Amino acid sequence: MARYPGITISDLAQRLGVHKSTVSRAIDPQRRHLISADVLRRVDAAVRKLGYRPNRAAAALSTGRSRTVGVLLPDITNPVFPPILRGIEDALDAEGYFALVANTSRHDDAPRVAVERMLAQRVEGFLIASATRDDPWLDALRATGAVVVLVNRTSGDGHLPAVISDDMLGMRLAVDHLVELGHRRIAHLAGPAWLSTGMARRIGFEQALQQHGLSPAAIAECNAYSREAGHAGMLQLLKTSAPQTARSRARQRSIPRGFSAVVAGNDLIALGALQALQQHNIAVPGALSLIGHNDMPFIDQVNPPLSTVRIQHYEMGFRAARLALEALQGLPGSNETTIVLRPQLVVRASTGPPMR
Amino acid sequence: MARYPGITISDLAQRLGVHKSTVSRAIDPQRRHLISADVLRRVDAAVRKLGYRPNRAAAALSTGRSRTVGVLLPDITNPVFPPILRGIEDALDAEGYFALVANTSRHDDAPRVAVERMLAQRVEGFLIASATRDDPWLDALRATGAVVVLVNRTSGDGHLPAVISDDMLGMRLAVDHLVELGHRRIAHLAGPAWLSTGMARRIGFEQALQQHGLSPAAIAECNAYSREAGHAGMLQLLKTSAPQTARSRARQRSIPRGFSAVVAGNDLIALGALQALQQHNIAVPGALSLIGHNDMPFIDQVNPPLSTVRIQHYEMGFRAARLALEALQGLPGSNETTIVLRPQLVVRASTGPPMR
DNA sequence: CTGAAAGCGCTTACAG
DNA sequence: CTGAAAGCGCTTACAG
Repeated sequence: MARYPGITISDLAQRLGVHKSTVSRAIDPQRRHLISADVLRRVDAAVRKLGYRPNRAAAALSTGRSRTVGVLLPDITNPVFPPILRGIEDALDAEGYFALVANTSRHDDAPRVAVERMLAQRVEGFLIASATRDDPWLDALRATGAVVVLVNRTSGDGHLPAVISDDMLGMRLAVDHLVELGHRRIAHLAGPAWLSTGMARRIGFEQALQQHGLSPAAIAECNAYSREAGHAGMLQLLKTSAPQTARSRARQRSIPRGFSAVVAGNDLIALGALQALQQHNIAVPGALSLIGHNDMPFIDQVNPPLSTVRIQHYEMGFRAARLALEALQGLPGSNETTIVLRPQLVVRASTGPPMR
Repeated sequence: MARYPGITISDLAQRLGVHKSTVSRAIDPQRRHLISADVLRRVDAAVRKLGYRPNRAAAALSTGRSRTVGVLLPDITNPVFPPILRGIEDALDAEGYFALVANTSRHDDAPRVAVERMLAQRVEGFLIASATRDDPWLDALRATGAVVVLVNRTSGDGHLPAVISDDMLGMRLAVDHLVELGHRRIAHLAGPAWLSTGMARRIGFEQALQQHGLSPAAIAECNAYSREAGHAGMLQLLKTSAPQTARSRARQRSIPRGFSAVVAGNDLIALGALQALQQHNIAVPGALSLIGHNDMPFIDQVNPPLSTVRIQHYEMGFRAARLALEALQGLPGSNETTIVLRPQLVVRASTGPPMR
């Protein structure tokens, strides 16, 4: 019934007149040394000649190790995730592992369903890029004994191993940059508060301002990391901070009064904000400076090229996968580690000195 | 030794005082109807109570079906692929399948190695988005009896099932648009000739021009679908088509003489071309019109928003996965099908009438 | 260094 | 409708 009927370890054994357990040993790099040079040679030759291909499904059953890891991410179509996934896959690949990936933004239940199916496939661990703060099922998952490592986003309590970017620092870099340019009234387009990044960046934003003796000019929370949400958020920011008289409201079209710069929770939000600003004929950075977060691919070529905070997407994925792999090998401590990566300011053309 | 020790079909059987084969049947939707309502009820209850989770690895061994499919793509970091992969995963997910994905652009041998490993994992089929024209191993793979479906790119001979965009039509749409705007001297930044898309679009470009009684003003072949290659290609185009005298060469900086519009093999190439053009102070579309291909995410927000040809990325992935699934179910004809999807012209701001 | 046996957790003819 | 048995292709103590 096997799809690739192929030849088995028993076929080899029979052909060589040895026992299949001997073949099994000869084939496993770990136990190869137990076998005589002569047998080794003959097995190798036969393997090559017959095109033997080990059946991992069978090995998985007997060892309990599937050499697969489950990866949960909201949506691979969001440009933040491809480089993360690439990092994950490169790390896994080096150890002979495969990723089983699921997009979980389909519906609320998607993560649970995906985990269920992955467990049935007997993945050895989970890499989760879609954590929300206080996800009860995350702890439940951990409780099953599964190895789980969070990427990019942490859960609220933070007692799961994770690899993230230093979001507070990221915001500090953005705010320092704007303050240095002369801005004093700075607004924030925050990411969703139920995501650790949304929360951490918002707090980071406030703290960074505080260090300069400033407080937020305005904050609007976007309900997603998306252009649409960024667009809506920017509109809201413009409305609430608009002066009251019709006359000054007219002026506001080109010169927003409440703030001279805005820090976006991420680049997608910034992109949406940019669209709103263009529709309102508010020049960036002439009338308003805008800075994003993430340095997503090709964001350097939008109009205007976006200043942003670069996070180490690929590294994040790679390190997270390494961490999971280490935990699977029982490396002590790998289950209690959180790795925080340094982001970096990238100044392009969307930030400039405020109008005086 | 099993990682998730979990409970097995035998545990359930013992607990309920029935044979494990009965439990096996009760659990399988396909064979459920063979079982008495009473036993069904008791099995269901026990399953729920004990949190039974079927072991796919075991099922895979006995049925030969792993419920996984291998996906080969050059690099998930190239923005064309996430929507394709998303389509694939959605289709697979609906049938309870997972994708094992490999990025094959690492080195020349990567595809072969990936296929080897996937075969060891006993994937049931392959979805290949990284085909090159005349890939000998593709046929070899097919010869093993594996189900293989090509996505986006075909192999040269074209006797493998595939889901692609109508590349000839895509080029026709682009050329017709430019001609309609008044362009007569149109150049092409071709994709690599060893990729079916590069070849088909180049031919499509030439044929479309021919239908208007025109011939190519210039063609430069890029050695990859990347910004870098597009940048280099554009430079080459500018150089070869530059007039000979120093004086006219100076003019050429703002008004290229050999052509008034260029059709890029894809958006990444167009993006690179745009950078080269900006460096040379050649206004788009003022001095030169530029149109891309693919309508990749966020290309609408570059400077200037790129006119392009939209291909159905997601659909392509989805249909390809469906095709593979159908072939796995032995649906006749699914192995000899090529699905060609219609692209669509998207006019934005990078194309305009030629200078007179 | 090698063999024989048991087992991993399912599925599937074959009987009844 | 249910049971008993064999088997999928490996791995791994246990002997020798």
